[in-house]
Amino acid sequence: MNALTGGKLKLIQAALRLITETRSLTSLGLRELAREAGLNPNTFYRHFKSLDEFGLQVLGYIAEEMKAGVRDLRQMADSSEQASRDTVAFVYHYFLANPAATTVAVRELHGPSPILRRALESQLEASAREMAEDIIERQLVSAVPPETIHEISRMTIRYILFRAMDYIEKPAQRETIQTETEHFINRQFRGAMLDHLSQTEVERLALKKS
Amino acid sequence: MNALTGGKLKLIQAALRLITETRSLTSLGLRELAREAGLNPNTFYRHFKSLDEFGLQVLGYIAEEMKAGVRDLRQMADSSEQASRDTVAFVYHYFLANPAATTVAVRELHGPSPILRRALESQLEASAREMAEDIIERQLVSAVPPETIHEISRMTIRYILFRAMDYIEKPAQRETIQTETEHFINRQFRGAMLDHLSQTEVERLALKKS
DNA sequence: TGTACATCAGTGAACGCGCGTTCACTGATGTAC
DNA sequence: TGTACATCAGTGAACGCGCGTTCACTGATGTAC
Repeated sequence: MNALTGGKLKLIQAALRLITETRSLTSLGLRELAREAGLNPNTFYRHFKSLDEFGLQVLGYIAEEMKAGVRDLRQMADSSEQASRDTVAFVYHYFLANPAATTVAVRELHGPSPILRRALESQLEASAREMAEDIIERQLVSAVPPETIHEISRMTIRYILFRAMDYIEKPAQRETIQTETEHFINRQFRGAMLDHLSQTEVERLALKKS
Repeated sequence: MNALTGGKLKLIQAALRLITETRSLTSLGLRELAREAGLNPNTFYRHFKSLDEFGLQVLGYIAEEMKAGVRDLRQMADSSEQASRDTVAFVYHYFLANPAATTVAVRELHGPSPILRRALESQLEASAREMAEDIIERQLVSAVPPETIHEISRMTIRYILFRAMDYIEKPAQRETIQTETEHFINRQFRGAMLDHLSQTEVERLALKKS
């Protein structure tokens, strides 16, 4: 699947290794990468024209990794009924298994390089679209219009990505993060079901049933 | 209010100037700062022991700026009835007026320096607590338990901070961002009002009223 | 099947440059008596 | 009010170091005929 030859792959993997420990993609140096990869600094130029191009390739590499993850997720989701709970658990486990990729994504999404930012944004957008279409197809929240489902999906993807950082770094909080994420998603969709009601109408409903 | 003397202030302001244009706090160099501030590189050591300490001081400077903003916000909110809409507009305008501070906050919250990360986290936590207590005091959503209000406030603060970056950078999207933020907040609270209901009960409500 | 040539990953030495840091010094402001 | 001393922001020169980049070279693999 990854048609990457020796040295190139070595450099990309070196980057992922270095990033996990308090670094960001943009801050990595050419010599540093070569050192970590066990190669001559020069070899870098055999594979990449510049550090910017390198960054994009790393992102591409991560994107492929993530796509595989999403594919697995789809398979699993089909065989399950209580979609949201299981999906959340699965996604966080996936991020936990790919800490470097997760860190890169979070850091560079608002990082200093506009090129990397754009690239990541469009990838998140794609994931959100996939999520939304999946929800629509399976009619999980039929009372909410498609455009709103897309909007909520976008929010959710971002929310999960950022929480994933804490999930990785703070094992003690993992359960809490999972629960809060479920709350987040449920409340968004439930709230959206009531979009057409006025504030007072909603309050009446809430009180009547409590 | 800011008891900062000449050179020190100059260096901090130089940092804010440099950061806005595709840089992050952690990536700034000592000589670069001195150059931008119009000072000898050496002068840096008269005010800061290290670049790490400098970063913390910049954060402190920003924190003071933000506190003043929150104070203004409180004053305004008291004189207004339709809290959420006006508050959102005000907050984004505030971020727009302080782009450098906003950028620093967003970049370093998930950035490479653990020290800065902790500092920012606890400041966001404080803001969220303030927001939650304000909502509770003014009984804006009395049907939702306090702990849930705190949880939603934390989510909202983070959501707004990240969207603020887009708000600053993409003028064409400002209206959309404001609207989506209002949706976000309303849906969270409305959804939370239905926390105690089952999925089927909620669906029944939504259909009945549509 | 053998020969000639091109391509390509990788090497090692050398370059100029900007970096963080140290040193000894200046000149202004504050403080003690 | 004047004098002596301490404190403090700021300067300029110099250091060693790691950086990105360039050059000429090697040796293995692929390709043409």
